[in-house]
Amino acid sequence: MPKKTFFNLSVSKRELIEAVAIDEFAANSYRGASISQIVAKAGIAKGSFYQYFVDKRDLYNHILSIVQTCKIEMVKDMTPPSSVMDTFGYLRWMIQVAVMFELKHPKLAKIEQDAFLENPLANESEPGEQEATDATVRFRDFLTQGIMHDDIAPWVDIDMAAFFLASVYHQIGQYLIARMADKANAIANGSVDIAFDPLTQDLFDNLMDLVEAGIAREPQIRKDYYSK
Amino acid sequence: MPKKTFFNLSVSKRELIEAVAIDEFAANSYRGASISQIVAKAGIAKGSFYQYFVDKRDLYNHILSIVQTCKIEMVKDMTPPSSVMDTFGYLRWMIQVAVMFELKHPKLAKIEQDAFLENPLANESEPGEQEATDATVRFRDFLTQGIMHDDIAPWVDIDMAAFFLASVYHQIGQYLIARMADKANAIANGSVDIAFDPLTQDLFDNLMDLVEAGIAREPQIRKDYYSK
Amino acid sequence: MPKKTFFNLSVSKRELIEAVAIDEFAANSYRGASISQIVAKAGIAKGSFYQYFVDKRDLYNHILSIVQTCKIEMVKDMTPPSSVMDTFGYLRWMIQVAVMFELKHPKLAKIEQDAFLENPLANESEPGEQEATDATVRFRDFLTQGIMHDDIAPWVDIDMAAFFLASVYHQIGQYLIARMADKANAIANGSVDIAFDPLTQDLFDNLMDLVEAGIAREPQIRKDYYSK
Amino acid sequence: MPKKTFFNLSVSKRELIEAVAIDEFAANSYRGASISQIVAKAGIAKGSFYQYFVDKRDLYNHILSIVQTCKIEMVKDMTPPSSVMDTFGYLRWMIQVAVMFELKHPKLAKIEQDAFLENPLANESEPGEQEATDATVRFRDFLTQGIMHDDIAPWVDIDMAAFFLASVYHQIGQYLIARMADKANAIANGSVDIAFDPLTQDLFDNLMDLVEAGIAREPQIRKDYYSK
DNA sequence: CATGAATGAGGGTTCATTCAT
DNA sequence: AATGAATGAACCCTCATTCAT
Repeated sequence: MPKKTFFNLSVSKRELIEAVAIDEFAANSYRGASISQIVAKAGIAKGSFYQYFVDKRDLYNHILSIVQTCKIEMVKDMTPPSSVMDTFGYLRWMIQVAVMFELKHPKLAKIEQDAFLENPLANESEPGEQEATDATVRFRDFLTQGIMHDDIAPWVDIDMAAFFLASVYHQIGQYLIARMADKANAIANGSVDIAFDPLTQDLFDNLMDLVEAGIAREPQIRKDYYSK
Repeated sequence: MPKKTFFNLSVSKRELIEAVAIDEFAANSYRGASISQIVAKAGIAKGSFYQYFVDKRDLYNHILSIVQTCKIEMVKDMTPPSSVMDTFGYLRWMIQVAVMFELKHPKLAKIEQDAFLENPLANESEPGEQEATDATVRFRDFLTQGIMHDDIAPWVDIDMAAFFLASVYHQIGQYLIARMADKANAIANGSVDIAFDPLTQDLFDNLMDLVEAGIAREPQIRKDYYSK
Repeated sequence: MPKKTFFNLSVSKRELIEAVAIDEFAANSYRGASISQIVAKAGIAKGSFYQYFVDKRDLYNHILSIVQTCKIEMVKDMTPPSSVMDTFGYLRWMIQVAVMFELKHPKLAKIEQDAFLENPLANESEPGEQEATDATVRFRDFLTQGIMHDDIAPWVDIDMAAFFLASVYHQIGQYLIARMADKANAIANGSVDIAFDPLTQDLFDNLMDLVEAGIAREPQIRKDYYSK
Repeated sequence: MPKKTFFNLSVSKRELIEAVAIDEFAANSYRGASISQIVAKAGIAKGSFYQYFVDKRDLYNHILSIVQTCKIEMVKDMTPPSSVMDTFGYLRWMIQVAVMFELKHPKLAKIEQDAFLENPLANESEPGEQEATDATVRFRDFLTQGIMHDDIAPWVDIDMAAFFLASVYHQIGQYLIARMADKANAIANGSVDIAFDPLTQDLFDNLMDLVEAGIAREPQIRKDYYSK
């Protein structure tokens, strides 16, 4: 955790440092990121840096928490009109959030992904810290709920399925954006709403079908589901 | 591509260098790997290294090609008893190969995964080099074939599905091995055959069901599938 | 000399700062001691430090004077029952005090030793400051008195002998404590009186004999040897 | 131990580096010595340094071994005319060597003293390395021999006496040189032989008497001796 | 008088790469 | 073809000290 001196800084300075750090970590991952570069770009003295943070890892953890906070706030902003959401609606919405996050904050998304891949089996949040926000954990909860609501098959190995979903969740954003290339800017700046652009929704439908119903050909099932 | 001086080396020396490089890249990723460490462990002169490879990246690319070669050879060795395999049998077999690869060559698997994540959208093989062997490409072929054989729904977005499968394919090995912890050694050294261990196959079944039929509850479908 | 602002501080705060500084100097010597560590542990502001002391050396000198004061007070407390003490009784008592000091205030002893070794020929006390309290000076006085009392041979080079005694005096404490290992705690907390523990006194006797009578065997032997 | 690359260097370069390091360690002790200063003064690149030595401590140990080697060689050169030397003759000669060492190689002597004081109870030489050369060990041997030859009183606690002698031995050189100030240069460059300068020998006599016979007044003995 | 942010030189160490032999 | 010494920029981090508030 950054030292309190960091939080005593003026907001503008603090945010400058954070922005510079985000650039650096996004571009070079943890290992490749350079404190020297960061302080140079932020226009602060080397010594000052170490009065704000105990070390490089401390800054990194701070940035990671910003990533989570930012994502959570985005989730709040994206709360769907209908608060009653069925199981798969919720799943689609989560993926949608992931894509929006990647779209609006590509650097933060990159950092998050790096962190996930650093050790994908570990829970990112420290024990005792606020709500567990790690995706794998959330998916585990989601699956448990889904089984209780009879939306998800009881034979599903929850632990594995959660890992499976998390893997897709952490990677698919990048892909979808590449596919939506021309639309990406429009969506990111809000001039197009991701939830209502038909072509984008087509892509989503297709992905969700993969996840929901699998790729096996079961026409009757699919039809039922989509005609609901 | 390594200089020709490298290929003039005795096989044993060449393989030593490669083995050391594999250790290093697996343990520290590209960025963290150290040429100094590699030459020290391989017992060659610093100068010699730069007579074999143009630079660090050159060596890395070479190791990457070894990874692919090794995987392909493993695939050949694992040709299933029945050469006629249906679409999903093939898919299960690919995942099985991925797990075996992770099990038998964890370092190569780690390197492969790192490379995939470095830029998951790029084709790993250099243009002009041998056939594209990247997983995404293979999955694209697989899906195309599957649709032609009427095993896969024609509405599936092949490009996205290939990326989707590749993501799972690259990550799931690590997870499955963690789950199979106690069995891992036995399988790796051949005293247990991954294709016949019932508990392991259960895990696989569960995963394949996620991939094949999705997680939606459609009991009648599933029953049909399993009674096949 | 600390600035007067330091002496305006509350006693508790002043003593806290001193205690922290003693820890630091004892553990790391002058050079290795860190102002940053000291202010952190003392819970004072960096700036405040430089309002109390002109610089690091200033603090160090202050601590040194504390060491001397503390030792002098211990000397007073240890005044032996019989105020009439012969020359060698006095010497033994001084060594005893040195050991007790090492035992009861190991950190102060460490600091004192460091300072002595930094330049053993210099008089520790600043010119103009209170009485010279340095051990070498005290030994010089002791020797002068001893000669006057006819206890010490007049041919002794007082200056050199004082240096000789000071050397032993500054180092022997550590050694004796190592030898008395199991007794050390008991003596330090007062449950064993160093002046009455027979085994400890044996060690002392042996040392004092070295110092008093030398290591040569018996006078007549000496004669033979020297008359050769 | 320095890397072999160091020993492949030209003698002149190697000795330059050693000389510079000796200057630095003598002037600043281990902790205060700066690798940056050393490489700057030696005119080599920072990186080169770390190709010669594994780290700062490695260089320091190397310098320490030079100190010992140098001292041993000096001992050989100073072999006294009569190879048959009695116990106390040997002791006097050891002290004489220590003084000569301090005189001829004041920097090495400073380094040795620092090392001794860093932890005076430890044996400097690594187990398994060549002969134990540490002074305390040599004194222990000396005392054991002395007792066997009936020159030293059997009641002497050998362990403590060895520590006692080592303390004096390590400190007294500095003092004697300060006393001999005007003679020092003449002795160091050989124009005056330390073994035959009467005033210097007086000082030695006085010291040796302290050590040998103690400071106790034994008029008859001393009288005889001094009237020789 | 207290504060604590700011400083930048310096600490030891590792890096990928070059080049004369 | 092989060597391995040389390089110096870059790494993360700590230092004693200053100064505006």
